[in-house]
Amino acid sequence: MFQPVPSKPDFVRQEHEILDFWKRTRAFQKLVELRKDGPRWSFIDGPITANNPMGVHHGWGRTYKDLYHRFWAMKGYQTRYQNGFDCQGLWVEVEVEKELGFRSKRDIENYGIERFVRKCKERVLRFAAVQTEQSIRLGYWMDWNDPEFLRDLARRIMENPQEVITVPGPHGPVTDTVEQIVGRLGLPELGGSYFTFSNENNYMIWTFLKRCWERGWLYKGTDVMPWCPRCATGISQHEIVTEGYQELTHPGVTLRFPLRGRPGESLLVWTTTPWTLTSNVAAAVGPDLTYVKVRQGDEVFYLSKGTLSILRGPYQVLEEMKGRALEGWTYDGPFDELPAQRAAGGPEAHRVILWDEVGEAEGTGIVHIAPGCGAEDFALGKQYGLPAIAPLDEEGTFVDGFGFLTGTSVVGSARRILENLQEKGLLYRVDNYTHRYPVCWRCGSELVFRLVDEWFISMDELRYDMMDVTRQIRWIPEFGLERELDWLRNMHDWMISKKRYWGLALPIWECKECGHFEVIGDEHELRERAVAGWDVFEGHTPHRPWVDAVRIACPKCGAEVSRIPDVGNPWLDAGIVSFSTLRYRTDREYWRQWYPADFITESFPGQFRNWFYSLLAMATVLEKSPPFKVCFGYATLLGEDGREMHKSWGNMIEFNEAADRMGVDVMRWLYCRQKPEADLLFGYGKADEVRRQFLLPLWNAYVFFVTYARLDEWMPGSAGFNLRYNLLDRWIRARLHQVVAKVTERLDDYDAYGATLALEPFLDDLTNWYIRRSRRRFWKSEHDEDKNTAYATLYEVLTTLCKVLAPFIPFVTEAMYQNLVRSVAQADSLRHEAPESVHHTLWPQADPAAVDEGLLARMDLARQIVSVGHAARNSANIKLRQPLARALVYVAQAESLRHGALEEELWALIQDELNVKELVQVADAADLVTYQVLPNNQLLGPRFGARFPAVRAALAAQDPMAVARRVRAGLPVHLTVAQADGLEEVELAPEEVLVQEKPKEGLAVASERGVTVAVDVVLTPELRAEGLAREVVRRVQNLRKEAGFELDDRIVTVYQAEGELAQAIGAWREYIAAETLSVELRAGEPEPGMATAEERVDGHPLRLGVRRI
RNA sequence: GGGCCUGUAGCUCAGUCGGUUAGAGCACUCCUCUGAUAAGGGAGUGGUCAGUGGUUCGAGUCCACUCAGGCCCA
Repeated sequence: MFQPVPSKPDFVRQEHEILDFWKRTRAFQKLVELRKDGPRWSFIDGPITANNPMGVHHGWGRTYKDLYHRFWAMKGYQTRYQNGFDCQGLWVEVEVEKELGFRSKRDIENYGIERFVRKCKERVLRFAAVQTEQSIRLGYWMDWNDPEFLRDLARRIMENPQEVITVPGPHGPVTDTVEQIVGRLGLPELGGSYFTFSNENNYMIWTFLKRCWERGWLYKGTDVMPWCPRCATGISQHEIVTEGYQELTHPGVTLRFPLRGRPGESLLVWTTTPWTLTSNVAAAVGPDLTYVKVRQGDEVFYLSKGTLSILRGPYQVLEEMKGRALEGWTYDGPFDELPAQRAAGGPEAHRVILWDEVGEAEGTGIVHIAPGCGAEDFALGKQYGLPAIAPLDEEGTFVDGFGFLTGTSVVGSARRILENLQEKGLLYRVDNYTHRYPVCWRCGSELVFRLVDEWFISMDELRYDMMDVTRQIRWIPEFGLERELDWLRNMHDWMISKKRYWGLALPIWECKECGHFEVIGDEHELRERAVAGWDVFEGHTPHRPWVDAVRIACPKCGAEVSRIPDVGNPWLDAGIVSFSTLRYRTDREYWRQWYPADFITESFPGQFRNWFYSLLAMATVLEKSPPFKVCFGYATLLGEDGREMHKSWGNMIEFNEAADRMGVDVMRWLYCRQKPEADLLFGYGKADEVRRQFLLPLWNAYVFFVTYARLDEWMPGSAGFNLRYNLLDRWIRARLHQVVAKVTERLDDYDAYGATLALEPFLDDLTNWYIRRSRRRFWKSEHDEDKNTAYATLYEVLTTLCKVLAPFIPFVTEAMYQNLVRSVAQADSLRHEAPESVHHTLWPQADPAAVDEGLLARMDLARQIVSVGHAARNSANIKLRQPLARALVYVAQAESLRHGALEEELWALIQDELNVKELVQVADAADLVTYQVLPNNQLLGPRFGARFPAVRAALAAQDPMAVARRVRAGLPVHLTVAQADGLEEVELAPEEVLVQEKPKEGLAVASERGVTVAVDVVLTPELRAEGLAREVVRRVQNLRKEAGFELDDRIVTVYQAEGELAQAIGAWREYIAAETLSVELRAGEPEPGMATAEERVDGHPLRLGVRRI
């Protein structure tokens, strides 16, 4: 028999119980085993950065990932279930620096790179453990490592990385040093999540980079890069992203560049970065912009005409000229006294150059050019052969040759520079200027621009191949394709180097003697090529500092060559995973089976230029093929107030807190019911809505079923009755199979949202129509064919719904399944049909034969009639409990035709629902309604075209009643239409005219979409008595409930009432007794110990007493 | 400055192929139902479909432009 079910469930506690159940029964491992011979569905996980606990925004994506894994598994597919952790790169370094209280790279070097790198590994392992636990809590079924195992490795890697340990693996124990076990995580012999710091991941990137080098795409470039002075590293174009810009206020400095050979005359130049003035080389003007020569006091200035408002005080325009007229003029720079300026030849170079990009939106129309301090400046300097002066070292300190600035930081240098300019008399004015300025995306420091050597992959050829590959992929939503192509069209060469410590060791060995460089393709090649330092490196993972020890011989000059100290861009790490995790280097057959991924998904802001991009780049280089077939993107998770979540704004919700306050089924449904391309507003209000409108009704339907099935000891397949589906049964089964088909179709198309749009109305139909209308079938005392059919139908619906919902809300469906299916399937004969977990079951097949479209349409009409009938009753202010004599129903012809005639059973249902003694369908609603005739635009529009408005007007002028009669009788309508070119005789076919009814003014009539219902509001004494009797029943029922009686308790009821009420009770005695399970119903004083109530029924006092027998 | 997306009720959002009177949830007001329901049902209040112009017999829907917001790029 079914187990009793609490009507007020604690979903969160239940989720924890289910987690225990899954763990205890090894439910996930069993699923993998069950599907091991199935067809393959390949998923590649976009790695989550294992650097902090995961947030509720991760929950969104992980819900999709789990949903589709479960769906395909239920369809019989095997999948790889491999989660990924992103491990290397600046973001981890920054957090470790914070942990250790470091402020600069020098602190790291003093601490020791070796220990620092281990600290980074330790942090990653620690947070991988945390994220693993959180993911499990979400119900995300993956091949997870034991979090305690990861924590143990984290401890050991700090204590003694060379300790030899033995750990269990899927194919037997593995013995190695702690460092190497960590380096082998996620590989076939250890299983579990992949970690991008793994040996395989790193060496696979080496292979990729070597391929790029062989094709001549890898190069060292000198460029001016955005640079973070705190992190002391360049920031690539990929990284200056959403949070890469901030609104900042800087001094907007206007200053004089005195012109040589023109005494008293100066260019007016404007900048927001005073420190770059130290390295000024030229001044640029727009060739076609109009410039003016103005006198102010005894000075003469040049600036563009459109920026004259920058001048302070009166001025006189002396002359106008085009920018090209200024070309070649020479001037004295603001810092020509600095040795660095002189050494670089700055003073000799100072002149006016032309640049098309100069505008007048800000400044003076004359742009100060410092090729060592800005990317565009650098390009321009190259074009004009100007020297580039680089004033800053890695940490943003002025280098030698910059006088009073040397040895000081660029941060906060503006004040000293402005003072210096003031002393020299060059400063014209200073204003606050607010603009979007790039900042370091990890530490928030303002970026500067530095002239540096970095390593790049050229996009010249690659971008077009990548675009071809991109077009072969299905992007959901579709605009993803355009986004990705747009990025590919515009992106610069890919900067892959970073002057840091923790990350991919770029496999580039550059000869200091002759400048030649070699790229090493893997660990085997390195061993062969090594001429020194292999013994130092051997046994270590390919990270700094160990790999730095290895030297090779320069093939060009024979010199001993070291690796460049740079580490790699972290998107290399994530981009290689469609090769590294699929054994590309070691088991090509396996790789072929699983590549490309059928599906990937990530939040799309950002990923077009990051993970999607790097996956595409690497697959294009290595195989020139798409690494994934479908890319599903979703938007951004915001707080419920529509703003980004921030701790300081009070709208932040931690994952763990959300999980244990909302419950993760609620969270998961909330995620799935979101249109993915729209930002998700996440919060407790919305969660409560989901709980109340979806999860609770689902649970209530289940509670209802179990409650009565237990009373009746009903079991599936039991009873020995035939099934005879009544109308409601056939209807709900039609709906069920319709919905199963729809959900299957939507999930096949990776449209979880579309699936929820089908499921939510179905649940509503089930609870608010099928169950509500079927209640009496479960209540009645006979155990007959009809009752059995009702149970069987509801059982089929609930168990099927369980399966269809299982991928979305895996916990509550498991709880339901265990009770509905497992608890009654202990007999061996049923075992094979009842796997141990709902997640082991196969996806239900929709039965097209069950989907009776006609019935669905007729039920819609019936429900509409009910709805209109309710509205009619409502307008007369008559309670539904009060029976009425009759209702008149009129259904317009068009509606009847569309739906078909309603069967007797349906009319009975409507009659019962409206609580009327008689239901009369009227053929002519003339007494109920007035008519309105309208042209059928869809037919007449195309027929008459531009002549249509006149036809419409002519029709409107007719007597609606007369037209309606003709149309109703199937006769054409003749019109005389006044067109611009004279009168036109027109004949309209009946179907070309639409007849609508509107209820006549007055009480108790309502009308909607062709359906009109009128109710007879005259109350006879008999009807009144029946209404009162029903009131009494309800009061007794309430009393039973308050007294805590069981559903099937028999009772004794006594009452005290007078007059009309007493008569009504007398007249309806048997009815009241039967409804309330009263074996005795009599007038009298309540006995001592009875539960009692004092009521007023329609103004009459009523005293009740009840007791169990 | 360029690309992509969005703009519909107080809030959050649906709205199919251009076609009759633009819908839902939340919130608010009133009513109602209830032995599955901490629920449910009905009614009411609430709309310049961002704006302008165009195409069309007909535009929330298609086109152009403008405005506002978001994302991406410069």
